[in-house]
Amino acid sequence: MESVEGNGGGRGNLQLLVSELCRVQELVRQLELHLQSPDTSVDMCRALSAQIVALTDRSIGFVAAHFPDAAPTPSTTSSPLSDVSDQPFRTNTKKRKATARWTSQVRVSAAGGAEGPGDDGHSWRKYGQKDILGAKHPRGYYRCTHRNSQGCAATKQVQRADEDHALFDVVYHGQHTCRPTAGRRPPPPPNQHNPHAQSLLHSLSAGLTVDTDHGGLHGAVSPLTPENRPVVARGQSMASPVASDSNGGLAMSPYPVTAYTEWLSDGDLQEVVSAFTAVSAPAPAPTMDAEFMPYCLFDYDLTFNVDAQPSLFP
DNA sequence: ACTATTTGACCTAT
DNA sequence: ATAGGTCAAATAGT
Repeated sequence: MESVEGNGGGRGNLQLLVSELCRVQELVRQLELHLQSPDTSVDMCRALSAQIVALTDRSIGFVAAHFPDAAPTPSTTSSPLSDVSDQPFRTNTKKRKATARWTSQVRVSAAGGAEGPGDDGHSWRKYGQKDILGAKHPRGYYRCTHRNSQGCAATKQVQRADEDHALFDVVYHGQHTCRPTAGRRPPPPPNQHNPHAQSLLHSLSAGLTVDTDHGGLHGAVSPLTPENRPVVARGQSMASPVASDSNGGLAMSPYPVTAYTEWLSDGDLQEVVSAFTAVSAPAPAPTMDAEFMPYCLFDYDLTFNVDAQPSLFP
């Protein structure tokens, strides 16, 4: 696999970096506009802020990877949204592991100090728990309830955050290939009441595009192979009322999360982008090569549920 | 009876 | 050798 290390193709990557920073700048401007709008929700601003953080994190990680000497000190890069304990997700300066994988992590809060992060639109069955070195709380391992009946390979890991008992880090692996059962509805799309928010999200998604020459990224999401195809993103989520389920009767749903994803192989890239392009408008922005783009993608399967909300981005 | 959870053992990658 | 991830028998809940 191609390594992200070194500064090969530096000029082209720098152009990409500049365009990315311009995008960040644009997002900041949009945030300012929305802050002045009376009908902009806090959630919207928070989501936008998280996106900005994710984009800047990606840029920082990119710089760190290509220009190690210029890597900023941690104190200059921390932010309320990115400054969490699980630093491995912050930048991608470490050597890639031999096993190509990407993961998707969201941070969710438990409503009312609940025992778990609550309903995310899918039914899960716990199959293990482990004490993690250096972590105060054990990590729970869940697989999709329909693993046997429908061969759904999706799994997730849930771990209570060290620094805040109300927060859970949830890492999703793979995507659901199962059909949701009646009565269990995926989380609603965010801010439907706010047209500004929708247009903004639209622009956000349209701004993140991928060079589809890297590995045939067209077509529908292909079924996952039996082996794990983890997904990593990071984000923040808030509780909101939604139908409870068997998971302790918790009542909450994900709120549009942020996300930056990193993937390490074209195969995984294909999986992510397939889901991504399913909701994205045709890409107007400059495309990014697979060496840079991978640091960030919205994980719409987690946040907006692609299958259930096909009309979110017409 | 069936399904979900718990938990120690086992497997695998580092 | 160790940590993380999964299996599967035992147990609990409906």
